[in-house]
Amino acid sequence: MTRSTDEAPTARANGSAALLPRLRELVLSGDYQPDEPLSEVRLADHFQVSRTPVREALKQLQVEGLVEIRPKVGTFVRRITRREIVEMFELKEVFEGMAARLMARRSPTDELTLLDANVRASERALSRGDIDGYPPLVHDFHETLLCGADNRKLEAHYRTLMNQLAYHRMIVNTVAHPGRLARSVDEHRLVAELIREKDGVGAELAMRAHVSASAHEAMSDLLALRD
Amino acid sequence: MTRSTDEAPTARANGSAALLPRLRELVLSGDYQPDEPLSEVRLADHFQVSRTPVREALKQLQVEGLVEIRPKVGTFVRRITRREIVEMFELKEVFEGMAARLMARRSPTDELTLLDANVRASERALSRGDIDGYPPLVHDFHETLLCGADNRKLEAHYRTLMNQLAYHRMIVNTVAHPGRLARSVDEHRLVAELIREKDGVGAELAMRAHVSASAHEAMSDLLALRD
DNA sequence: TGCTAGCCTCTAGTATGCAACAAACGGTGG
DNA sequence: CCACCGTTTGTTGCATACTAGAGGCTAGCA
Repeated sequence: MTRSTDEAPTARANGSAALLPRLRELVLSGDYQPDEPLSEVRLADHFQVSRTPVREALKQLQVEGLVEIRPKVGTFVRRITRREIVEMFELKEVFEGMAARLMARRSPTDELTLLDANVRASERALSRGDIDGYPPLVHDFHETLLCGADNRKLEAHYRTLMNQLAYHRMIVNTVAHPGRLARSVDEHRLVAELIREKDGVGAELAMRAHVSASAHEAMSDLLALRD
Repeated sequence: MTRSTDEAPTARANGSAALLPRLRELVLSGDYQPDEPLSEVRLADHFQVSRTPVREALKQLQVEGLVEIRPKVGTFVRRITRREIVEMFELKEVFEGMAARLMARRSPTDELTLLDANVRASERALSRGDIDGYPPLVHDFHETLLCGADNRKLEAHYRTLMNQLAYHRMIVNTVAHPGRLARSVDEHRLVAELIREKDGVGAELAMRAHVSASAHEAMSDLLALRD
């Protein structure tokens, strides 16, 4: 547990604007167990700021669903239930399906090019058996879609969701499942094709199927790990 | 402009837990013009609390997208662009479509009964020509769907969205459009039927069509009113 | 020995003070 | 008359002091 060393109180550059992401990372890192208390004074001390900015950040994290503030008692790392994870994956499916549909409708040349390149890079990674190289490509794929959808509100909701899901920590496991990587690339390719064909409905459905499959893989990992 | 009277500093019951909704209502009420500054001290004075809780509430409203905080300058009522409204309606469509699909899958008896009753009440309101009685029924319809979907995360995202859209202020106008009320009731009835038939895909599509139609009506109002 | 009551220490919630910063205003010089 | 610069006023950002509630712990009693 490196809690006290790596999150060094690096001279507050701009005051405390960077405090929220640092605190979020701290919670997400898993250094803190669920239900572990996060004392405002302790955090303030640790980050070398006063309670005020810490409070603000914690309040924000509560909105994001990462911590729970029990009035007059304390702030605690939230225990994410399996039910919540299922619910979040259902939302993820809808969000990304929507992004695919919107991008198919717009058919923005830049993002289409990126998507194409991404799929080809994924194919190369697959043929090389490059497990470690794939997760970033997955991330870029979804990011390109979101960008191509060109809907800021969707983007905001999506990012909020993903912050809470800590999805990037799950995906590293799922790509190691036998055959999953190949299937994932196939699904990406299909989505990209349907978007290029401006088949919004098809792209949405394909994307949903992809997210659903990916979610199933991730959930199967959780079955083993949690509780 | 009743700004100073109706938002009376009603004895802070529990401190300032009720402050956020009151502040939100104040911003949404339209008493403040876009880009109008919201001074922390003034608001604190007005609500008979100190700056601290006001600050927290404003920060939350920024997350919700209702105000903009320019660092070291001030907090201002955000001007919602037409683009944002379009984006939010697109999101509303998928949220409510998702709710319909999930409810169809679960088929919860209580909510099905409520939905049925709601549709019948709407039909009565329609036959009576009761324009004023319909908006609450619309609200209940969507609320029942959301409840029947039984997905807390969806609910949270939906409520965030609707807070920002201030949808209930739009709908009162659209039901006055000739023929819209009848069509709206028809659409509700269709959605309810498809849900009862456990046709998730159908319910989702029907719901999307309904939201889309409703959005078009609302946007056509905005064309006349804004800018 | 077990239970209860009261205190004591912890927490968050709130108020306030102070400093830094931004912007508007007025005066002065060209 | 206009442009520029200093001052002044208003604002937020942060720190700190104070309040009050919650929960644990200990001591005293049955």
